[in-house]
Amino acid sequence: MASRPKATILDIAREAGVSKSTVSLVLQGSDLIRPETALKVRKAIEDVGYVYNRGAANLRKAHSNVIGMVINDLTNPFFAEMAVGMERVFQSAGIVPFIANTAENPVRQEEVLKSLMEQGVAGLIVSPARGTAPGAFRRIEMAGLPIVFTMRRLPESRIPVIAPDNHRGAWLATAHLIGKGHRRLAFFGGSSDLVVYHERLGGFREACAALGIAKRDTLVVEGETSRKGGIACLETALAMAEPPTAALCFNDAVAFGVMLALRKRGLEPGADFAVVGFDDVIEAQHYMPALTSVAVDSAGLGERAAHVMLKMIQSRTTRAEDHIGAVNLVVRDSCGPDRRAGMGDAA
Amino acid sequence: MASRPKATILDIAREAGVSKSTVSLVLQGSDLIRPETALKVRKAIEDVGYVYNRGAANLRKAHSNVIGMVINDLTNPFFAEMAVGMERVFQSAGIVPFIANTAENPVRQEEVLKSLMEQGVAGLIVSPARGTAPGAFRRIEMAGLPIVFTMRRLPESRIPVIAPDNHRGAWLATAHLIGKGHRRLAFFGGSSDLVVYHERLGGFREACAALGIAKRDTLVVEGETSRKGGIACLETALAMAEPPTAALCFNDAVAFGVMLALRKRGLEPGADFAVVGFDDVIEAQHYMPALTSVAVDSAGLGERAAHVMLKMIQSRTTRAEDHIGAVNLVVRDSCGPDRRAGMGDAA
DNA sequence: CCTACTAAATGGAACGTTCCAAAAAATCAA
DNA sequence: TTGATTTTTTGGAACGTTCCATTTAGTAGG
Repeated sequence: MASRPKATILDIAREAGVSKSTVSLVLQGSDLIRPETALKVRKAIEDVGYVYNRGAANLRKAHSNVIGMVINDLTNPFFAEMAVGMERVFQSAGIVPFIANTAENPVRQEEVLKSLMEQGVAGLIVSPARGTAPGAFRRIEMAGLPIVFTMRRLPESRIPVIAPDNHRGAWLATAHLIGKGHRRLAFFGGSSDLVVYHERLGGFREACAALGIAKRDTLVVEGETSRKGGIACLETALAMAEPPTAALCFNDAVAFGVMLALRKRGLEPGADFAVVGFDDVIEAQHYMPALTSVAVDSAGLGERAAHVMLKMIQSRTTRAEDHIGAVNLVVRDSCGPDRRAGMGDAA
Repeated sequence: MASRPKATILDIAREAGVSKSTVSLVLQGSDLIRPETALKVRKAIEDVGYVYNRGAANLRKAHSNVIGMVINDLTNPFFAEMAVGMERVFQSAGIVPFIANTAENPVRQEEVLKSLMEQGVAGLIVSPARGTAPGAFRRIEMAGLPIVFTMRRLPESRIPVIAPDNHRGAWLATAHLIGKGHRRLAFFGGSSDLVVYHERLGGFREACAALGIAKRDTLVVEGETSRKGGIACLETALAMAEPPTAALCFNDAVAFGVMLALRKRGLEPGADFAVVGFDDVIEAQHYMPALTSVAVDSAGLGERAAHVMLKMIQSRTTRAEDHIGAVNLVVRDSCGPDRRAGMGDAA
């Protein structure tokens, strides 16, 4: 019973006593068909258990209604939130997004992209894996397939990017730390092969420079963008001669790691060492102490990306503008008691 | 430049000076083709920027190499971990899994399934949305498409299920709580329209009965399976005349919520109220206090599900056995000081 | 040089749709 | 009733692959 020869449009045509063309029209919801006929056809479809073969259809009309979403790390809640945002807008456009994970692996990414293209997707939303080769998307561009990057950009590509204002976010966070009276600051986590890294680090550096922190009083420690990475960063920092008293972390995962490591050393995050995160994932507000973090509105970015994609598909273009999403600093407890009054925060 | 008419197998045939059949053979890696010819063809493919049209191919050979993975809540880290496990095994089989999210919405699930089927997937791995109608998968079964459920099962379906041993997990956790000396126990979160709920609750009940806790000393509070749900559950419980002193939570998210709510009331999780979670997501070990939880090996379940699917596809059957994954209780700090010695835990 | 092979390459039908041009049916005016 | 019009329906040629049945080229034995 496993494999009855699956029904085609012709089978239901026979069943309903009409021509295949009529069935096709019904399937497309055309109003050229007399309602009663349409009804008859729909009944036949139901009876036979017909499933539409989109592959065959695409052969003729050449554009599907699926768009691919390629994500570098599905286990990062940040991306899940973003994905949910996208889905919201695609759903109302009758489009089903298929998500594929690259696990931060460029080779895997290659495979995934190939498969998605072969499947005939209408467009691609990609958060590129770390270490993606500069030319990795040339084929896709050549094919004229709409594509937008989210979160990350590639060094020298003209593919539109939807991302938060990393520079400003880092600036804000750094200014907050300095406003709290800290004079030796660190930047923890991330690695320099990511453009985002340079953006965030740049914001940090500029804020330091602008607010009178000498470069020799800043410390930059690269590391994995995970809890583990955060732990390692803190260890490194505290081993210095004159350790920093506060850190801006590349993302929240790193910040969580830092707080963990502080606790393990008997230090209290907030009181003994200030830490601020980036992304403001949901856990941030539930941590002990609650994490001060730069909120980037992940779901909003997802929606934005989806809209841009929709527009590109409609106008059959492959060009689009970058979108830099607003950020804002959510102050919680991880930078010590709230002495906000009288601080340089207002600006 | 957006839309050059995309190259087909014929274009590269012309380019390489061979027939389309030859190109097709090369594409399939057949060894009927002389190596030099194959090389020539491959070069042409590269030059022209050809992308394989799997839809057209499937029209002839009728089975793709994509399998669909339908998940009810992408934002639950648990599922992300499971997805990663699956991907590992599919990858080595040359299969690309496409993930789609239903956001716990049966209507959305319907759409997603339809789309996946139309796309001609080779199989489906599904964690059904809450409230899925009993007949929702009949079409798919009728079509003879291999399908397996993960984590959740539907009331009266014969579709194979890969899930952890919920009953035993709950039993273990409950016994642990009782061993710690608690005599008034609660079960928090989840809702009775899920089969899993009954399995876990059943384990809880049986353990209570077996270890001498009267039914009137147990409290069951249904609720959302999220932090928010956990908070609500605790509020309800503490409003009782004789509130419980410990709770088994439907999952870790609920447990996190409970701990949060305890703190908010000035109660210390572990010391003043014991809580144990279910699933053992990564955060569990990083929480303050670290959460005692029932580990279900999510990645392992994912791998298992993928293997079963692979086997079904190979043997072109639609039948398979259920797989109940082993669980084990990971004891941390959320049930008070470690008094393990002399406890009823060994059994 | 011919025959009998084997190895390599090829034409053409088929897969399940869409869509155009055209046929058939229904409606309306006279 | 007869055309003229409009509304419905329909056959058939694509679309880009695969695969079977052939053809063609290549090799060896005599």
